[in-house]
Amino acid sequence: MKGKIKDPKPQIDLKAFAECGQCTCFNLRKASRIVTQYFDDSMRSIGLRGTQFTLLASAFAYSPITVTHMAEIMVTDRTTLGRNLRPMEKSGFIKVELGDDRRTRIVKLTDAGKEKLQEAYPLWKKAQQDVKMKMGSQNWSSMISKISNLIDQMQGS
Amino acid sequence: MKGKIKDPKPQIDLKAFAECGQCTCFNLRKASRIVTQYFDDSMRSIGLRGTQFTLLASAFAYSPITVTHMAEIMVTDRTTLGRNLRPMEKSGFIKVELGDDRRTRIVKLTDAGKEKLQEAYPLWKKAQQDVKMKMGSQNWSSMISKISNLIDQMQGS
DNA sequence: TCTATTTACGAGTATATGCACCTATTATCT
DNA sequence: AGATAATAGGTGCATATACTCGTAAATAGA
Repeated sequence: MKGKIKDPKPQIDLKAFAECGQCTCFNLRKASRIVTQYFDDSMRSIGLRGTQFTLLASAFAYSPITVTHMAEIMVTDRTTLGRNLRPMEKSGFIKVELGDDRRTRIVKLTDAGKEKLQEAYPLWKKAQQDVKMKMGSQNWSSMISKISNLIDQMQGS
Repeated sequence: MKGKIKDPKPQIDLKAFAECGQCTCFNLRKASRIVTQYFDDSMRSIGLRGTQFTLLASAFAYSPITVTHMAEIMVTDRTTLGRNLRPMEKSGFIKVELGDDRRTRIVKLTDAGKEKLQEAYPLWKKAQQDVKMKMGSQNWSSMISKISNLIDQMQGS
């Protein structure tokens, strides 16, 4: 009984999806997935993920720092960062200690963490260069610059 | 006993982190997070997430389609897509049926799903325009084009 | 046709992500 | 000082993501 008069079928224009294929969220997530996989693959031999490398690198840069402050810098939810640190703590790469302000938890990169970061660095470097190469250096620079701008603008709102 | 001669402390150059701050993976994920939150916020009033809007829009575009084929198009892991479809099935927006080839599962957008998509569309559209506006149309177009190029290059490897 | 291989999928496990709600601690106000 | 507000974190819940391993069905090869 298709095509009945009373049938209130949605009238979605086919053109709508062409538009949705340009969705900023969808495309960023898609790119994130494929690039994350590439970085994960690059570091799998030493048991680190791309996100975990970032965690160690950030801890190296900012340590000692509170969880909330680090989360702000990384543009992550506080609770997400707290949980993401857990595997790194279990591996002994990061310590999370009570701060003087006893509400806070202080993130510190351990010596083992520094060594792991050093071990990972050349693998990260290669992956980073590979991606840059695949895109072309100009395109890559332009993309990164636009993405940074996007992040700034979204935070500014 | 710091500074012992035998101490093989990692010699990480401080410049290394400045480099890591440009990590393609980190920056893409950071942008994904913040943009995803914006799209999620935009659709929270109707109980959809940005990712779920994408799911419905893709199902609308490609339905009927097998899970694996849809995953390929969306550049997602097959098992991820299968699981992500579950909440949409529970909500009645999508049906997953047995295919003629009985190994396959066929994804179909239901009438309720079409209605939901139609309801979500203006909210999506606004979020999309907001982001475009924040970045500036030129910058946005350039970024999307670079990201598409990145995805193509990463898949081509 | 019977076997070996390929294909499509699901379940288990682990991490990544963020919201709502709760607790503990500090800072502020009267 | 005591009451109130603000701040830092944690837990529960739900979704997002992908790898490994296992099963069922279709296909290719002998």
